[in-house]
Amino acid sequence: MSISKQALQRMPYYLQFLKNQKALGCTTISAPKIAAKFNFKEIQVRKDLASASTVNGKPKIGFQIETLIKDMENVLGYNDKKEAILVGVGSLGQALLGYKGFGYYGITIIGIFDNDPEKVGEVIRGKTVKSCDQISDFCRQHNVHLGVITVPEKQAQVVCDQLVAGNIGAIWNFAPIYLSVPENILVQNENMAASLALLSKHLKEKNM
Amino acid sequence: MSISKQALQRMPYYLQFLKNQKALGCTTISAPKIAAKFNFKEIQVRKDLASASTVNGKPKIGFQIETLIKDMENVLGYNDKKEAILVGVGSLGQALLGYKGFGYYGITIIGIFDNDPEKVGEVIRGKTVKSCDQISDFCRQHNVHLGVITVPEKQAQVVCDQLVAGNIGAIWNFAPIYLSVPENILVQNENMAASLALLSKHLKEKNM
DNA sequence: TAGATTGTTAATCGATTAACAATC
DNA sequence: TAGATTGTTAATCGATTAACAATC
Repeated sequence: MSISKQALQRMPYYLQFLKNQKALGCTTISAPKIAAKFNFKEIQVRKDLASASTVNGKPKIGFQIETLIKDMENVLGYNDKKEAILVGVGSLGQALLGYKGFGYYGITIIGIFDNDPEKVGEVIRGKTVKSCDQISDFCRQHNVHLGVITVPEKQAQVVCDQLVAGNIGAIWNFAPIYLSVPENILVQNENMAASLALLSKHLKEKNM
Repeated sequence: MSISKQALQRMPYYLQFLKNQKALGCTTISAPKIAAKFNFKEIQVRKDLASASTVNGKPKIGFQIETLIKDMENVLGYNDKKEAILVGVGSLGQALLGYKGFGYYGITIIGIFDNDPEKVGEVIRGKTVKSCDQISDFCRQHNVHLGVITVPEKQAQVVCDQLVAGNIGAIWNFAPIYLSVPENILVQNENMAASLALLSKHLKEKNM
């Protein structure tokens, strides 16, 4: 069954809860229980679970937590090993490098790059910073398909082009700018301005 | 006119482009031009502009860039001064503190907090780190309505509760966890797991 | 059996897109 | 005038929600 974009984005929350429940010793879980936890509608969770689970739920019982966890991890791609590179080892880039989450999501950062000549050669968390010139060669050689961009706004498009030249498949963009890419490449923007827009609007509506 | 959530999230991109165009000396802009830049549908941009602009566009010409910029900044709330606190001065928190964007978005960080006794008292970018015990008092005293959470997963809910106790209006959450809050408080999740889920799916579909 | 929870089918809702007349 | 771009009205699309029979 195909899973909607929105449903997919709710999965990590479900997964986290399932793991908690499993740790507490539970073996089964029902849609209404999950819905209560997150203040979602029961029917929404029911649909989401149905779309992720490989087996049918059992009326009155729900789903086996263990199987459901595996199914969700699969849907989310955590079991596919993905190699990535990170470009821009400023404060945000370094914060991300320290983020243990990557491994859990199946992502390994196998190369780090920066434009700043002073940073090239530096060793950060066991990895040597390479010059951005080498991005596309590196990507092709190591068959990297995911690129993380944490450079400043002005450099982002250039870096993006280098990744594209390296035959990258998807880009996770933290630079506050719109990136132009060929059609078949996905750019996922970690768009702080957009998030702030929603927060702002909320505060304004509450007259805060 | 009311603006949809999705449209609101596209505004920062438009705004950025408008400023660029203005810097290049342009005085007017049309929906088709913006659409071309971002590879959006013309009609979508047209609707978005109509929903943000205080004046009607002129057929064959479009909109005055200057007025449109002001209208969008208003819609996005960049002109409302908002004071915020940031909790968790680990690597991510510090990266955010160095983010010059805040000012532009109308946000001033007026207090920083951390649970780690070793960090309390430390001065980071001119601000002294306070203990988390003081969060709710501080928020009430200074009438803070926006809280940024950059603590590890395990501490996030406790911090969140302290913010709620301090009468916060909205929370920008970078911790990879779902936060339970009263109904009238907005939690905007900077949800890396969700973003990664979309990236993963894309790579999987391309067999990468 | 009775009741909780499931899956399915249909209705609603919001956002996007299409079609087109109005106008500078 | 001719053509580009606008605003408006209607159609489509995808996601959410409602209703309900099936079942453990």
